[in-house]
Amino acid sequence: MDKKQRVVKEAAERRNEILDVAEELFVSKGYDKASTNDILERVGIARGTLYYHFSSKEDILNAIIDRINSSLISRASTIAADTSIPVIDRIVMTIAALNVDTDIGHEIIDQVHKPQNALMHQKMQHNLIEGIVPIIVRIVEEGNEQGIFHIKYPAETVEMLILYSGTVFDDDYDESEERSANRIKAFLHNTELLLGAKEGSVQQAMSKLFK
Amino acid sequence: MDKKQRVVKEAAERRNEILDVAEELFVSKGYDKASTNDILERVGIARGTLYYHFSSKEDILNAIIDRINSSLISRASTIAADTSIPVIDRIVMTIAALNVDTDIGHEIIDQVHKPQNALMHQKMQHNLIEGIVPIIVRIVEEGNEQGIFHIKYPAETVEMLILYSGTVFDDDYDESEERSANRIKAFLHNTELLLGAKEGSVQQAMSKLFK
DNA sequence: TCATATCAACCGACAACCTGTCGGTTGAGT
DNA sequence: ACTCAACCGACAGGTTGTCGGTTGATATGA
Repeated sequence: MDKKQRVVKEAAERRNEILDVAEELFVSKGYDKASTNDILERVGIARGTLYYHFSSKEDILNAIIDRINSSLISRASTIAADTSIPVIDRIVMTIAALNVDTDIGHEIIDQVHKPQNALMHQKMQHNLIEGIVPIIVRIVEEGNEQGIFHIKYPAETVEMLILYSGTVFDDDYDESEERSANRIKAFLHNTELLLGAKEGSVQQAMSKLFK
Repeated sequence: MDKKQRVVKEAAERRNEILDVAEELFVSKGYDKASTNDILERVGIARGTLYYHFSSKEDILNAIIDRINSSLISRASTIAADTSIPVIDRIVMTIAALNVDTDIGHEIIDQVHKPQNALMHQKMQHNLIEGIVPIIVRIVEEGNEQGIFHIKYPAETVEMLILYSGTVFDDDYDESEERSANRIKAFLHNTELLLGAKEGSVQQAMSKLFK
């Protein structure tokens, strides 16, 4: 009785509906385990409709990643552009924006780091690094000019930091509270070393922001 | 005429046959695209036989990764244990053993870094880091005692280095020759910073080994 | 030495999924 | 009354994992 009620919507709206549901499912069950049938059922559309809007399951995954990443990058850009914030603080804030819980999507990122969705994780990371590194490099070079950093290979170094920051803020499985805190301390310390910043300067910015 | 010749082998032998073929296929076609039927056909066994030896396709993947990783770790351990080699050289050699072409398996590692086999890549990396970090940490602490390193958070720092070394030696897609060389220079420079080693000392060890 | 029992290794049909295709339908806007 | 974007669902062809049954090397024992 409650079946086959055909509902027509604008393409953009339907696309987003599908992405919302798919994101939920990919994240909770993993990309492989979540079937297109699951998606169809939850959205309440037929097989043909799904493939009218997307060319393949992987196409859906890519669209989801684009969506999340452009949201992250746009947030990061906003922070990075605010030259009223001191350089060190700005870097900390920008990196934090990528990793720490935020209004939307923090659950997503948490979940994505699980072993199941390796493909999603890798694609996000690659895509994200490409977008974020240039933004942070610009801040770092600003710091170089101001004489508070002394860094020889900005792009490579930033890449290294971003890459590791992803690992640091994964409070994945096991891992004691103490161990996790240690990783953060080590990360901040090493960031100072790599940027050639004054000892304690990054730690200070960090604790100023999260007290 | 050349069909259904039933051949019986010892379990261990059959297992390895399957792993050899599966490794070949997973690497060349990617884990998802390579079907169990492909494996059956090439090994020349029936479906039931495959599932007699392995409980699932993913089980096969895990077995392959174990095989590769324990080979890598054993090679690394051998180098790490040779205290006649100076500390810096030993670290460079150990890390090189994980990344640079070696007798067996260099093609595998190259291929594994492709977008297709994300699962395999992630599993290998996680598994490998867990095994290799303690080995290198021990060398680093030796360096600390000898006063040639000054490092506060050995485990975390080594983890960071290993993680990035994987990226550096991926001569993945595009990427100019010059850019790639730059990444290596940056990596060596940053390694010195993080370990608190004398400037140029790591570079020197590197060029000594690969001249 | 020859029958017989056992069991590790093997077989292949089959169930229950999966993704992507395609010809056809619907109805809102012109 | 026409057009076409959005939608439908049956279907082809592929996938993984299961299961009852077979085979033959080796052990047993008469």
